[in-house]
Amino acid sequence: MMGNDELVSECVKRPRDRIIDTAQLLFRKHGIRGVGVDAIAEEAGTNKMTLYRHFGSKDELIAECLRDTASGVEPFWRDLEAAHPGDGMAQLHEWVRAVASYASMEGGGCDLLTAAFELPEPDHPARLVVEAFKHEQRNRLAALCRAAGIVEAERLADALGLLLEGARVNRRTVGPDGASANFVTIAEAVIASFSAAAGAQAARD
Amino acid sequence: MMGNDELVSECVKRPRDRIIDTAQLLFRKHGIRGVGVDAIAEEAGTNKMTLYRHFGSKDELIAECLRDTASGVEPFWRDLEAAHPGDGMAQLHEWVRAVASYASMEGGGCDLLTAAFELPEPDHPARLVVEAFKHEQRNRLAALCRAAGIVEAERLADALGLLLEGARVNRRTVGPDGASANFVTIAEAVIASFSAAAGAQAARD
DNA sequence: CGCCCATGTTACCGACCTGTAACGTTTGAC
DNA sequence: GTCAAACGTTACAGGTCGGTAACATGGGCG
Repeated sequence: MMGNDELVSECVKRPRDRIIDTAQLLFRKHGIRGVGVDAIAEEAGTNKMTLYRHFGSKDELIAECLRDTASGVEPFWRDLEAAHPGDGMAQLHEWVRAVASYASMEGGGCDLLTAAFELPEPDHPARLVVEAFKHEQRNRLAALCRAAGIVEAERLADALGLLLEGARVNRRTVGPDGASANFVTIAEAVIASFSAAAGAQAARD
Repeated sequence: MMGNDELVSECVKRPRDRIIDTAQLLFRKHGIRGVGVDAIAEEAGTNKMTLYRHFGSKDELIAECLRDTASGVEPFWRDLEAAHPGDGMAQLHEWVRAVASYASMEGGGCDLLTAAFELPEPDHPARLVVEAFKHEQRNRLAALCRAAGIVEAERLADALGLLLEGARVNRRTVGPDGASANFVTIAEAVIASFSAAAGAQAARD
């Protein structure tokens, strides 16, 4: 009696993957606490028991969804390196362009932030995923700034990181026509200012 | 049989105010969806019926809490004007210092962001409050930048706004030792860069 | 006093939630 | 074909949720 095809395009995958995909979708639409495991299982074309056999609990399913989302940025960093090999500054500008287009997408990169806001318990398994991911991204961006020859690389990385997270949350709160629409312009200006600071310092030496 | 004093310091107020204060507290601690109206009423030293008689529904209570939180920033802007009357640039630097110290407090200014993340329904009454508030803050900050003589005032205002919201969400996700710790330094650098741009343009003329 | 309005109390409804038990059914590997 | 693992189905437990009804109680004010 196979053939339950509520999500036809997904039905080729195995139940475990369908559940994760569906859960990410429904979490985005209704909030993590706003959707039950039963609804997830049904929408994924399976049932609650299979869900629990795979993930054990809803909290673990949430954490697994975030791990999946987080792992999705790996090709992003690879493309960055491949697009401008050896040219750190070009990669930095490409980073701005890429994250802006990614953040403009449906739910682009907001899953981890949403989880952090929706799950206040400090020892929730999902929180560990978020913290580790955010740390890693911060370090990667700092390395990119260093490779671009920025003197205060860590500071610029933090500035860009705050701008990006601010753009995400701004878009989430007031929609796509708010301050987040100027993210690229602002980020470029900040990069230029940090580069000019290096130039000025070099000129003084 | 008056005198239920679970929150002694609050019990002088009327039930309506106690409910709002308690709700804000519990919403911050457990999330909006993580606490029930019954728990709020009990913690406020009253009961569910009076809560519903005052607010009609949980959603309206949420909106009312956000309105209360939003109205709390009024003295903040007054103090800004009073601290450095007529000196827009000094007020801008004071803004950076003040919002940083405010955002470092317990739950400082995160209530509206949390609500926006926890309540995805686009027509939720709380969302209207958040959007209106964010718009107003954006305009006020832009006016402040204009008064400070910044040429691209709107752009700087958006930059500072994104940095602030980014700092809030960063603190919420990775704690107080993340990139948000550098908010003041970064904001000052961005302000300096926008001021220098004005100076350079003036020099070119 | 008598009245009224805000509040307190209790009980309840229907819906939904996470999680489990027991038992069929399919599938794929050997 | 066999057998075991993965999967589907149904039913249920125990709890919490938002929201309402009916009634008791109080204090303030004319």
